[in-house]
Amino acid sequence: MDKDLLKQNIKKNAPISNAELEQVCKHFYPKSITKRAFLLTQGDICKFEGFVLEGCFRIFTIDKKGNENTLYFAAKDWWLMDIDSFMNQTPSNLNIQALEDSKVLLIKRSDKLALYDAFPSVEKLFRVMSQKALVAWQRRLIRNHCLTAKERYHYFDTTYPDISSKITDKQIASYLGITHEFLSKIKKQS
Amino acid sequence: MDKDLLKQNIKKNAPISNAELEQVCKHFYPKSITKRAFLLTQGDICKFEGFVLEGCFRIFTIDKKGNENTLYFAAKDWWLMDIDSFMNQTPSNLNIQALEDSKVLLIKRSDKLALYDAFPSVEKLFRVMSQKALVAWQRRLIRNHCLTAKERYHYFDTTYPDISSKITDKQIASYLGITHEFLSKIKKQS
DNA sequence: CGCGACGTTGATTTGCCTCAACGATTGTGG
DNA sequence: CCACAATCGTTGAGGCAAATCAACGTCGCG
Repeated sequence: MDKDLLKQNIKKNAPISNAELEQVCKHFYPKSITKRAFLLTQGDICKFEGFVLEGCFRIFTIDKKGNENTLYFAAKDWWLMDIDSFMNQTPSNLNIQALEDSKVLLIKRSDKLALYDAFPSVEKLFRVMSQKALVAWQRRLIRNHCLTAKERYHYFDTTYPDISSKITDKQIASYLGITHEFLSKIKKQS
Repeated sequence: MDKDLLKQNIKKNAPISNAELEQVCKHFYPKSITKRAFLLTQGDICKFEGFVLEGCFRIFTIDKKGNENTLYFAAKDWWLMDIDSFMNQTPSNLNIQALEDSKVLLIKRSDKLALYDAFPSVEKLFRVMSQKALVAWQRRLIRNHCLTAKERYHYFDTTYPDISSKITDKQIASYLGITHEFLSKIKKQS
C-alpha cells in the first residue's frame, strides 16, 4: 500500500493508535511531479505540507542579488513545506523543486489544522517533529559558524551520501553557502 | 503575582483554560541568578526549561579552537533551554549565562513531560512555540547567507534594540559570527 | 590604585568571491 | 538519432571581506 512509508514515519515520531493513524493518513493524497517541476514557487502562499515517497526535492530562495540559497533537501522519507508561509499565510520566499521525477503525499492546510483539533496525538506528533527539526537547525548554525567551507562540505557529503550523490555540485554549493567555483577547488585539494 | 508574565506569554501562543493554565504554571519555580553566573554549562545534561522574568541571558558554545559562538540571547519574556540536550539527555554543548542579575521561572524536565501527557493544550502550546522558533531559525540562516556582516549587524541592532543595548560588542560579534575587531570597524564606518 | 576585560586601530594574511575562458555533460528540437 | 544549445564543472587571475596578530587607550571593579 502507498502510505506505508508515511505510517512508519509517523509511528517513529510519536505513539498513535492504528485507528487514529488511519484517520490521519486518509487526508494525504498522492502527487507525482516531474524533474525540474515546482511544488511551490516564490510568491505563492503555502497551503500544504508534503511527505516524500520517492525522488528528491530542493527548497531554496533567490535573493535580491540573484543568488540561489538552498535551505535544505528533502529525499524519500522527509517532510517538506514552507513553514513560514504555511503558518502565517504570507507569500512564500521559497521554491520547492523536484530534482528528479518524484512522488509525494500532500495534506491540505485546512485538513491539517482540523487534525490538530481532532487528535491530541497529532499535536504531539508535530510537536516532536518540530523540536527535532529545531535541534537540527541549531546544530547547522553552529557548524556554519565554527567550520570552514571545506569541513562543512565533508560533513554534508559523509552525513547525507544518498542526497549528495543525487544532486549537482552547484546545488551543494548553494546549500553550503559558497560558490560552485570554490566548491570545485575544495574538492580538488582532496 | 510572580507568574503573570508567564501566563500572558502562554496565552499568547495557544488557547488554554484558566484551570489548565494554573495546573501548568504551578510547576514553575522561581530562581534568581547573579550576573555572570551560569544556569547550564557545557557538559551538563539539561533537565529544565526556563522562562525569563527579568534580566538577560546568553546561550553560547565554545568550539575546539576556543571561539565563542552565541546561539541566541534571552531577555524578559523569552524561553531558554538547550533543547538538544533536553530532548536527547546527552551532555550539552551549550552554556547559559546571565549577563546581569536575573530572575527565571524553571520547570523540571520530568514535570514538563508529565504535562504533555496530562494536557493536550500543552502539546499544542509547545508545538506552536517550536514551529515559531523554526521559522525564526530558517530566517536567520537565510540572513546569514544573503547578508554581509554589516547588514546583519544593523538588522540585529534595529530588531532587538532592547537586547543590543544591554550586551557588549564582543557578545554581539559572537552572535553574528564575526570577530569583535571587525565589528568595531563596521560600527566606525557608520 | 592596579588589574583584567573591553573597545579601537593598523598591518598583514587568508578564505572565499568575481569574472572569464573552456571542456564535459546533459537536454532538446529537427 | 544527431546537432546544437544550455547547463555544469574546472581552472586561473585578481580582488575583497573578514580573520589574525599586535599594540594601546579605556573603563569597571576589587
